[in-house]
Amino acid sequence: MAEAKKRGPGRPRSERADKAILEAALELMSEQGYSRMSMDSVAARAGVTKPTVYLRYKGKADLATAALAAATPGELPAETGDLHADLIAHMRHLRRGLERSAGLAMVGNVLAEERHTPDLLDRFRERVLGPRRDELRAMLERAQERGEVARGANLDAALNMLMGAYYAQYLAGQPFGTRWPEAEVDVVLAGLTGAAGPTGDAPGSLYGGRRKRARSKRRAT
Amino acid sequence: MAEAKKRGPGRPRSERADKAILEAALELMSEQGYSRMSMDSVAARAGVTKPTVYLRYKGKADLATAALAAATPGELPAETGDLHADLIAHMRHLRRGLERSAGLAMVGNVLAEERHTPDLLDRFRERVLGPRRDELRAMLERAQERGEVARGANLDAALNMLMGAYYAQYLAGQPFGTRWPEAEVDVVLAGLTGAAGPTGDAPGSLYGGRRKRARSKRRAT
Amino acid sequence: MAEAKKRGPGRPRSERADKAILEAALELMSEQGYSRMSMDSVAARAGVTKPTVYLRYKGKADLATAALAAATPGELPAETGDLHADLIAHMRHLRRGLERSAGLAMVGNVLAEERHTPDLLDRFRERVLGPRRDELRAMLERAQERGEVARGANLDAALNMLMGAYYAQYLAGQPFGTRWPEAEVDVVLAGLTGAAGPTGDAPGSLYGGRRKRARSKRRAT
Amino acid sequence: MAEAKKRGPGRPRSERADKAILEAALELMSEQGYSRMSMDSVAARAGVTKPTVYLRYKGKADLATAALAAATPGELPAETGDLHADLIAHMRHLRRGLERSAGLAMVGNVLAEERHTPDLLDRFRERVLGPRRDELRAMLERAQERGEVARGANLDAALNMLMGAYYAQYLAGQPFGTRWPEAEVDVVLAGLTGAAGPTGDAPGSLYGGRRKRARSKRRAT
DNA sequence: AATGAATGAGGGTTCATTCAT
DNA sequence: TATGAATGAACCCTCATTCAT
Repeated sequence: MAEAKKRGPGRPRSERADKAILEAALELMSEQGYSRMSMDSVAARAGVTKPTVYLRYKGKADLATAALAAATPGELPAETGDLHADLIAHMRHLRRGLERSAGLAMVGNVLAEERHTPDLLDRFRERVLGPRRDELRAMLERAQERGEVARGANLDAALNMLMGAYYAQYLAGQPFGTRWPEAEVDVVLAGLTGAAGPTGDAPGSLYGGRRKRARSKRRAT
Repeated sequence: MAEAKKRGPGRPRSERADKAILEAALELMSEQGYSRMSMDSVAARAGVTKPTVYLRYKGKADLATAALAAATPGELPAETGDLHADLIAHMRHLRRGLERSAGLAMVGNVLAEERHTPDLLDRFRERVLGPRRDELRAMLERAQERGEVARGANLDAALNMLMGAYYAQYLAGQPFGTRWPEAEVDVVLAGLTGAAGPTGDAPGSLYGGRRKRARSKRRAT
Repeated sequence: MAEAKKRGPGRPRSERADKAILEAALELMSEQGYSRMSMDSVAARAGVTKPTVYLRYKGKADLATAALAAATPGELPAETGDLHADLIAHMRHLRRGLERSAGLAMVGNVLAEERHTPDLLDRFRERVLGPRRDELRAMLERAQERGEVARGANLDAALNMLMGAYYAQYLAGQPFGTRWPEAEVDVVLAGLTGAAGPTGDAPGSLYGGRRKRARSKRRAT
Repeated sequence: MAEAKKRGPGRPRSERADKAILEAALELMSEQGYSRMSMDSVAARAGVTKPTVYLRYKGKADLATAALAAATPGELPAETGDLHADLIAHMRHLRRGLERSAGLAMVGNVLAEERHTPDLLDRFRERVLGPRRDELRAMLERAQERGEVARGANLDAALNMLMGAYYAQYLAGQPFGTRWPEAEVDVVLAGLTGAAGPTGDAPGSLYGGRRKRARSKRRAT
């Protein structure tokens, strides 16, 4: 079976255009928002004409969802087996992912268009949010099997918190410190009533690293 | 009749119109999104004409900003002094507030417009998100003074989680069960590694009285 | 009751624009056809902008039907009471009317658009064809009362012929001679089997004037 | 196998495609109108691609013209030698022909395009209207030779009426009764002033046998 | 000869904004 | 102050046509 690179008849579709269109759409949607991402501007930025876009996508909504679906996630950080460290690494990864593609702008767009173009949100869930959530969940389940997470713990609730913390912090309009992930992970792991937080953090400090717990488990796997 | 309001010469602006315009704008923005909220539709719904709107606001962005700034918060639930119960009540309150005004649609709009009309997000923070966050923070601080929350606990991290959990759950596309707030509050208070879920109240636990956890096994899509 | 020329508040609608738009639409529709009558071209020819057109008409079909409805018929020729002469005068009138407004082009347009924009044909019937037909019918009925038309005669059939003859001749691609109406009217009045036609007309001649009949009735009224 | 058709070098054109293209064009033109008959839709319905169409025709107008030229007429009814019966049969035949191909839509199209694509009307005359007219004329001439039609009668005027009656009735928006052709033929043969309707056959009448006239009292709209 | 991709040029419609009354 | 009319600028989409394979 020679991999003969089957090619149908007719002029082949330009792969450069394929890629350029999706990239242009993604960029414009995050830079300008869905409603300002005009088909004209996408075509222009991609260096093609409008019909070339319409040949590939049935309309604006179709293009936008395809662009969302094509957003490629970064590499997942390797898991060490220490839940605390792994969660922090994962939080950083999430944040990088969001920032790389003007993340909250995109979240905003899919939410803003929910009534008018529900596909956008559906696709975003399917291709962007869902996978992240699944990765995180798998990590928590593995930790649960290792005993680092209580058997009866509500993983979904924890997932919401881990993923939602970024949104909330961003919406609050406050800057993310470098140790921000630690602070969030600490709360999820230990709660507010359990082990006390780090000593000496000024009130209002957003990230207080304290790591008594979980640290001791580091080499578990 | 202490009609003390100073009045310049000429016909005074109709206060009914003032209010109607802001309400119409707020409704339309949450129903249709910022970009689909046309000045025409605002004027029509408010029962005035477009120049009447432009007389009051410099443009669409200005109107939208003003509408957000005029958003009135709902009534806060009375505090009982039991942190667990109060947090749950507050979460329900947050959720109601968001749902009342097609909440995440509005969050989506201000985020989607962030680059183009940053004022929108600013006002939304100021008038909608900030107050909520402050209320919640005050509640936590009072609990901290009562000893229900560890002294060094990172309240901001906890705030992010409480508020972010809603966003994350919504974005995951999953329904909110009736006991959803309990599940989230449990994790924030006790953490994943501490007392395992609702049955494992720490000694001296300050909040008792809720038992059945919604032990959801749904996966994120 | 002083005719006070009531004028509502606000800027009055430009009557020049009203008229110019309808004229432009009518001209373009007969010159270029409905499908080539672009809203752009109508606005341009009328010397206004497109929204000015849309302020008055909901869309292209609406504009076109309004233009048809506004087509003003010429003055009807005075009736003499001699059916033969009156019919001929009326046929000339019909023909002038059609030619003045590029008539068959318009007929063509409403027929061509029948499936897509049935309103066009409806309006055309209502405002253009119907009135003509009614006038002609009334004339025949009066002649019937005078005894110039047989009691049991099928007037509708005759109407079809009188009005249809023009279409058929036009579609045949043959020129209309000056005495064309006479030829048609003669057939309708006398039929092919009745009184013989004029003597000496070359075969293929389109209009042979023969006037034996009806002539004698000329001063009847 | 007398495949005598000379063939140049290279791949011969598909004859199936030839036919399919013309049929598709004709169908679409009568269904949708000339302006809505897109080359895309023709190609799609014919099961070929657009360049395959352009290989055969220089453009849309050329294709439409060719399609009209290829229109095949239906079978003529056999002539009985009785003019009245034959005319009625012919009228029914005309009507069927027009209805089979959404006839007046096509008439409308060629008229609407007359200025822009005069060839359309030319071809339509040549291939569709002309032959019908010729058939009808020949029939009248034969009747004239048999003495059923007056010698000096203006046959062209009669032709216009017979063919035009259909257009006029259609444009009036009234339904065609089953005995509609009889009514029209009666008038053409006997006129309005001669024998009054079907009961008044002139002495020596050559056509007997139809009695009940549709004595329609409907008014034109 | 046929295919599928690409193009340039509108077409209808709507919007935010300003003008004239 | 408020009105209704008018504007310029897009925006989404489609079409007739040509290119590259």
